[in-house]
Amino acid sequence: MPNKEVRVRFAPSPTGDLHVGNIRTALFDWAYARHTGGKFIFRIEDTDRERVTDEYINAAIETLKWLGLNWDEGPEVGGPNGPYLQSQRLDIYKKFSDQFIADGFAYHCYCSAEELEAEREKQKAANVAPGYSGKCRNISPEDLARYKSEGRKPVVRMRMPDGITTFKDAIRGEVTFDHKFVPDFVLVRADGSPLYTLAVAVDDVLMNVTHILRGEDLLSSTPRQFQVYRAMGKVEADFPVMAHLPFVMGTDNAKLSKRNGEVSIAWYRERGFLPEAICNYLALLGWSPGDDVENITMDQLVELFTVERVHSSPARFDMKKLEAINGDKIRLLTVDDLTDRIVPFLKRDNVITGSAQEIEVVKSAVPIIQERIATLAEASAMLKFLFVKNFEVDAQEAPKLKEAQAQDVLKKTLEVLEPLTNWNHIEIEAVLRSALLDGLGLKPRIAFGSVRVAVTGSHISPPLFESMALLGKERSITRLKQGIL
RNA sequence: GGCCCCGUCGUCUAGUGGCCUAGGACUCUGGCUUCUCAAGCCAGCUACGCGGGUUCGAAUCCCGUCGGGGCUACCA
Repeated sequence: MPNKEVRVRFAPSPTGDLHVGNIRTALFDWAYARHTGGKFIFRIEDTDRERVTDEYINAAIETLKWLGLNWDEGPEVGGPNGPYLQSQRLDIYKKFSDQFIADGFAYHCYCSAEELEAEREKQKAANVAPGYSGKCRNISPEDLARYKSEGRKPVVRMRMPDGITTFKDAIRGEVTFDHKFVPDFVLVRADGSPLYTLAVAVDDVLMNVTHILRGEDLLSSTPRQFQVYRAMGKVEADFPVMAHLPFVMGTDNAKLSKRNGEVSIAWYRERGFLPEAICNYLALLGWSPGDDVENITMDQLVELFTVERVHSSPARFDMKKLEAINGDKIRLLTVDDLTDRIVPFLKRDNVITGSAQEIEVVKSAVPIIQERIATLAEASAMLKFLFVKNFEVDAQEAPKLKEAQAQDVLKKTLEVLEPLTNWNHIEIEAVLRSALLDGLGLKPRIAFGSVRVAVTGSHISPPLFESMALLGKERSITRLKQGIL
């Protein structure tokens, strides 16, 4: 018999921008599906309508696309098990919750929020495991009549039978939960809307999900999901394989949040991080290919990824390492590719308007900045001098240019460059070395430093001679003159 | 509090009883190179949480302990 097709799903609840933790999960889900030749399902868990917005849903879709994590079933592409937005599957959940009640797996619970709160307080005071008492499991006709006359609307609560749940987590090994500590749980709110506890399990069964790779925060909800599977008539052997991924933590060892580092993928995109760099870095958080290999392509990730090599311990997110990998990826790009990726940033930062002519200039400048930027956004500051209309030296640098020695350098430079007919970086360098180093007897960093500031406006720039060649003779000369008092 | 998960350099990791006086990467420090900044090259710092076992031998197995984290919702 052929192996059953692997089907994994990424099922975020978009209550905000997707963050690095979500994406790490999505990446592993995707990589596992692709590695096994299975299907990658993208499902939106928007049952909490108080917190999920359309804006966040669309952002999540865009983010996955941008990262290249293409899905086989889900929003936009559809599929045989749709719809893939839980808010469009309400009738399905209703059908199952009704059935669970009819079959005795679940029951109506009329306890009010206040009563439940009081119960918890009492349990806490008595140092007992908190949880629903099961009071409404067998509700008396009198109580029922009273609740109804009071106008109380019931929730649907799942009955958690005595016993234990044991399963082999693909990452953590055998995990056991005693149902003593797993109280009856709510499936449907009093307003009739389904909860995650119901929807996630129903959909995983209906969508034939075979492997669930998700965050470890969901580990302790596994026995509840299993109970829903049973209520749906599934036997243990057909339950999906569970694999609980370790957390991605902030540098301060707290769960990643705005406070301890930027977490939204959109933030990294705006800053000029490459999707393949983000994926490569995130893949290294909780997983590694071994053999001291780190820099891998998406294809290699697919080829090498196995759940067996995923860790069970949490990882800290390190921006420095991400930057290093981003720089490595940038250096690997072709000039054309890097140009295409830089142009949008230059436009955004008003360095260029985007004309074909400007883009040609950018393309010719890309080789000299490729090894000195770690993010695409850094290109703006680096290339600004080539496009700026009203050139001015940085206020910080200006005073140094007025010193006598700098003035001598500028004058000499102007003198030897003006007659130059072959305006290329080799000629420029030869002439300047001869005039400033041999002629004026200056050290290179002193001499070229002044020219650099006068021509590019900053003491940090791409290589000087190449920069001047790119700038052109006319503008270079103008700027030198501008620097001379 | 209860239940559960986790514990190798500052960080990510390699490591599944001898190849480990613990390897790689990032960071940091120093040096080389150099027209600045980078990149590159070389060197250095720094780790098996602690305590018991098991074994000829433990980072690797067992127990305890300490520490960190998650869950404990009509959130997911």
